[in-house]
Amino acid sequence: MARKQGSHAEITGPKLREAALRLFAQSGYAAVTMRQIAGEVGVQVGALYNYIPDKQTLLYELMKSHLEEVLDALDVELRTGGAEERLRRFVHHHIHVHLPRRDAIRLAYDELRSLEPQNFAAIEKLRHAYENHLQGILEQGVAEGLFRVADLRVTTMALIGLLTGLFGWYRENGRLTPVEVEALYYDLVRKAIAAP
Amino acid sequence: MARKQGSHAEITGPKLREAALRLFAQSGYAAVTMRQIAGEVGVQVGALYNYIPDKQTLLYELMKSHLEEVLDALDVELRTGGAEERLRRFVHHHIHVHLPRRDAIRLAYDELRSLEPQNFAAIEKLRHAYENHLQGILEQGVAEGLFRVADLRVTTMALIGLLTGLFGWYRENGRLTPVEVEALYYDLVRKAIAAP
DNA sequence: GTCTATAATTCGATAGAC
DNA sequence: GTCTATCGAATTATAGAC
Repeated sequence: MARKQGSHAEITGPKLREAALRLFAQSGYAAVTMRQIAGEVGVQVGALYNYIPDKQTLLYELMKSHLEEVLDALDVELRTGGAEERLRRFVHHHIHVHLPRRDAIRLAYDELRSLEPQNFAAIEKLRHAYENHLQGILEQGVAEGLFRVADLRVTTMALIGLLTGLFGWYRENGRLTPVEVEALYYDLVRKAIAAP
Repeated sequence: MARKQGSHAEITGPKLREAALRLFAQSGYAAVTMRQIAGEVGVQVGALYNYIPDKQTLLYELMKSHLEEVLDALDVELRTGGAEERLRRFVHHHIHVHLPRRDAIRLAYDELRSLEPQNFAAIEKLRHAYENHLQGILEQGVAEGLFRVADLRVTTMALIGLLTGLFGWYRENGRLTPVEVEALYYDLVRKAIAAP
């Protein structure tokens, strides 16, 4: 079964998305050229347009598929349990899902400004759904008398910031394993909202 | 005292820096063109180069002057006091200095990747000095028996992330005043590191 | 100090051969 | 499906008139 020379449809698509994700996260959407991406994939720039309509849609699809994937997993993970257990699973999920996907989460937070209005609105909705998972856990914990939260919205956003800041400094081959970092971060979160 | 038509040296310089700071923070360094900046200033693009050697140096000088300004103020503010009081002043300073300068802090965190290697190294050094202020306060608090910190470095970075995340969501004319937000954030920080 | 004009490059995206 | 070639537009930065 002969194949036309230079035809690699099955691998070029995924390689394109991987290269774009990595380069966008590294240098920023606006600073990355389609020629750079093509170079990483190993094709000429024209070939990329067999897989994407344009650069903006490429960015949008990368952010959308990542957020949907993470949200789906989170939905399953948080389906049952008390506030304490669900909080622990949220922190675990957040750290362990994102650590091997640092590029994706950097995109989700840094490149919102690179999205055209319509795409921006769709992505913001997904991000909001993610935050609402944590907010729901805090509400549950307050109702159970386990947590003390002075302001639900502020605490939610503050804890999201705490947990997400990790991906700005953590190094894979550093002093601490992901499991150790998770334990340290969970401890900080748990104490910050502990009921007296 | 006649002035040449179109000559406004005293105001074009500051207006250039203000416009660049705002646009860089809003859209990202790579996405902003010199013509956009010139348009905001109210001159043609060629006139900008009477004040800056190039775009990269403009970015570097904006980040450098902001960080130096903030660090100088912090040095003074943290010169004396116990760990609890110094922590309170750090949180106060961080929030109240940066809230009216959201553009500057977004630049300092988001546009490191847009700096050329030499400029990057210089800015990283300043950022590190800022983190070390907080780390010193935590060390002091542990020595005083006030704080319990499982891992000094991780806790420092986690709290920096918590405090800096604020600038990603806080809206000036929102539900809460800066003073109220500061109190809520300080409470979270204080509880997260409270000694038992 | 600011303007107009332009040099030299590079960008995203497309057309047509294979 | 990939390639080469290219279009039209936009980019940073500079030169020289005023």
